[in-house]
Amino acid sequence: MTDPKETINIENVVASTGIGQELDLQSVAMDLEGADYDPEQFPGLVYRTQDPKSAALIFRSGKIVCTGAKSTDDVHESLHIVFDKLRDLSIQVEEEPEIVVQNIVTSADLGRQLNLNAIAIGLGLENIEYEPEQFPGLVYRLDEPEVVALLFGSGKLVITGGKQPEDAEHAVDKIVSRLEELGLLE
Amino acid sequence: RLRKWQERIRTKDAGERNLQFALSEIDRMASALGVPRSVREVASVIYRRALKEDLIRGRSIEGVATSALYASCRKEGIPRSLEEISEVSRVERKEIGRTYRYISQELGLEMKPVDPKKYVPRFCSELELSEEVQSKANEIIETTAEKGLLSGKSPTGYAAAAIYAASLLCNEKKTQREVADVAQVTEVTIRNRYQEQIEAMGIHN
DNA sequence: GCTTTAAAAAGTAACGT
DNA sequence: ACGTTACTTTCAAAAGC
Repeated sequence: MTDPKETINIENVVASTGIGQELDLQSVAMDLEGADYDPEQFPGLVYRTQDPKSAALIFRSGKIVCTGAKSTDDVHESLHIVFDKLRDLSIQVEEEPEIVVQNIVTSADLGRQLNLNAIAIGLGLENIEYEPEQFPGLVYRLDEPEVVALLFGSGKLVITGGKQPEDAEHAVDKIVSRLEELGLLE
Repeated sequence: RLRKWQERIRTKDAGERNLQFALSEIDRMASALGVPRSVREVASVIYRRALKEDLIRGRSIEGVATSALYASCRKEGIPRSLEEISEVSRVERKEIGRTYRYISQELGLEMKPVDPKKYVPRFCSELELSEEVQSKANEIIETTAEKGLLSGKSPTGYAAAAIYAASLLCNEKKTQREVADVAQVTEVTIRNRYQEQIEAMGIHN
């Protein structure tokens, strides 16, 4: 049988950083092609990179949030593209701004169908949220690592809230062993 | 001092008025839904607990009152869907759902997922279907749920499909539209659940 | 609490044809 | 009865209401 850990796939990485300089978003919006800026709707300017594909939110303070990257390397690459674009606009950008990964969204497959009703009882109703009338996934919050897992009847799951790729692996390990000791896997 | 005293009375009165309003709203909605008095009483207890635990801060009184009623119906074994609840509340479905999940977690209500069979008697009686159809629908739900088909599916859609299937098997056919209307789901959902259920039951028809 | 961004999971819903 | 699009849930950061 396939180790569920091998099925883990990073779907989205969110990171924040800052260029250490305040920005006039109105002028950045004018000079930066493809920039979406509507301060009435949201204070951040939206800039999308094509390769790697991502969306950056640029703020007046110079702080930047990048989402949509498929790996931590991609999120760095995307942000460097944004840094260079800003430099092209003669904006001073620190040489190597600190980039902090804030959230990693992962998907995985346990390889077996899950009886979510039994799992809800087994894990303890006070530890989970399962409202199939509102959402098909069972929400399971782990303490270590501190992540949130969404379990589905198909055996597939989503893990979010982690800051390191290893968090997802540890989470999958814990979930698998929890379900195994409850006799709810296979 | 007099000002403080007056303010205390004012807040006490306001709190009293809010509680009275919440309880009258629970009563009004419960009447509209036609649920027994026990359900209103449990809902009132849940609301008072939410009030005591200060869970209403940042939320509307109506939202918490409606969610308390939704939780109460489920606890008493006569669930109403969020769709049905929202029809008698001025709070929208999405808000009722999220408020319910919040108070349920905070108060440790430990709500079990709704058993689709709980919807069978009411839906069948609205459709004027016989006891035989009800039994058959319950059997279909029981059997297919054991085979794992229920995971992640909405209880109303699941019950609706089983009722539709049972009505066919018992020669008391109701159309997907008729069943969909009483269960407040789409025909598409009934079709999808129905196909899975009859396949799992090994029914050819 | 809200606003915006991205992404997966699976179910449900609302369109158009 | 299809197909497409879109909404539900989870997460985090940003600035400001």
